[in-house]
Amino acid sequence: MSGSAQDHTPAPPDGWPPAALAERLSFLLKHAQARFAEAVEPAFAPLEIDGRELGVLTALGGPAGGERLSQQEAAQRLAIDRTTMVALIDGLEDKGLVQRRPDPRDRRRNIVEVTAAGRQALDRATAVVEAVEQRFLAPLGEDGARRFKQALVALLASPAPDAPDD
Amino acid sequence: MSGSAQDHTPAPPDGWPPAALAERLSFLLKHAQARFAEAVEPAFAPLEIDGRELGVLTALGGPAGGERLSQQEAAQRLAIDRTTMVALIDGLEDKGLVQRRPDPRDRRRNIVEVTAAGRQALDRATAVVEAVEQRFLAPLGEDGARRFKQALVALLASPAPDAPDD
DNA sequence: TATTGTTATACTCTATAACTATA
DNA sequence: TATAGTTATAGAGTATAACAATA
Repeated sequence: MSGSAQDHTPAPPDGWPPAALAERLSFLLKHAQARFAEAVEPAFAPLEIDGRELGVLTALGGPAGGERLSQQEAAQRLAIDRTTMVALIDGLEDKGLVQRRPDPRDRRRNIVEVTAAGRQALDRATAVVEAVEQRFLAPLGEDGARRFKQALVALLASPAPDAPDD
Repeated sequence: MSGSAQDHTPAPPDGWPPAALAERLSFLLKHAQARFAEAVEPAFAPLEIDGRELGVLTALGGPAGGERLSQQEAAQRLAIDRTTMVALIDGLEDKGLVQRRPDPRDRRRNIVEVTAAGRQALDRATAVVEAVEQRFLAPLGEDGARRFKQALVALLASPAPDAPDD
């Protein structure tokens, strides 16, 4: 995820956003993200993980949880670099939420297992973030919120313009 | 704006995003932003400004252009810190696209004027970015794209949960 | 005293390059 | 040779704190 402490962005004044900027997609996306991060932050404060760690646990544990991913596979799912994943796993392992286990079939790889505590943290944090999302998206109405998320998924699922589908 | 060179995010593989993550709003927003930044980057390469500078010029020039904003006022419209604005204006001024003029009525303030060259750059870059947006949002259809942007505006316009409306 | 612009500085996030060990 | 994980490093972006000029 990306609910980091550095998504600061000074609080916008009243009568905001100005019309000209409200047309610019990058502006809208940037500040939607910043606003959501602000909403998430206090809700996550009592939890043992932050938004990015929730993302990693979600990628690893998923709803099924029956998969055993390597660090690199998890990184690919999150679309982050494998070097970034190292520190993320370090943090989660220090908290006892995941455990690295060398893959017996290919000892270069680390299988990352979500521990029982990790699964608990994942479930708790997921419930929290879902509540925050619901509150955040409330202005769109129930249908609007659903369509909004679907639109985002559609944008991500559609192939990048430079790499058609090779 | 935020189409920066640091929005790297490794290219996602096929069959992406995975279902569990496709539910997470922060994940969706982060990657929508990253994808859009990727789409903008090559289109902006031949221009003299980048996405953030377009944001500043847009805030300053607006569609009307009849306003004379101080650095701080522009920063507030963009919801960035006034110290961040300093370097942004420095860059634009070096390129001759804006000009700082002390406000005769309050000599602490700098009125930032968009020059003729700045207006030209603004117009050109706006046309480019609008084309990129249209292509990026194409998967949603024309109506879907419009509703999507409206939803984003609605989310930004609605008051932050901690600061109801004081 | 408070505010605007400024500078110096620090912090977060993330990637690139190089190294180790396995394959 | 190529790949997974690791480490060190660098860069972008942005904020906080302190200072000067002005109000």
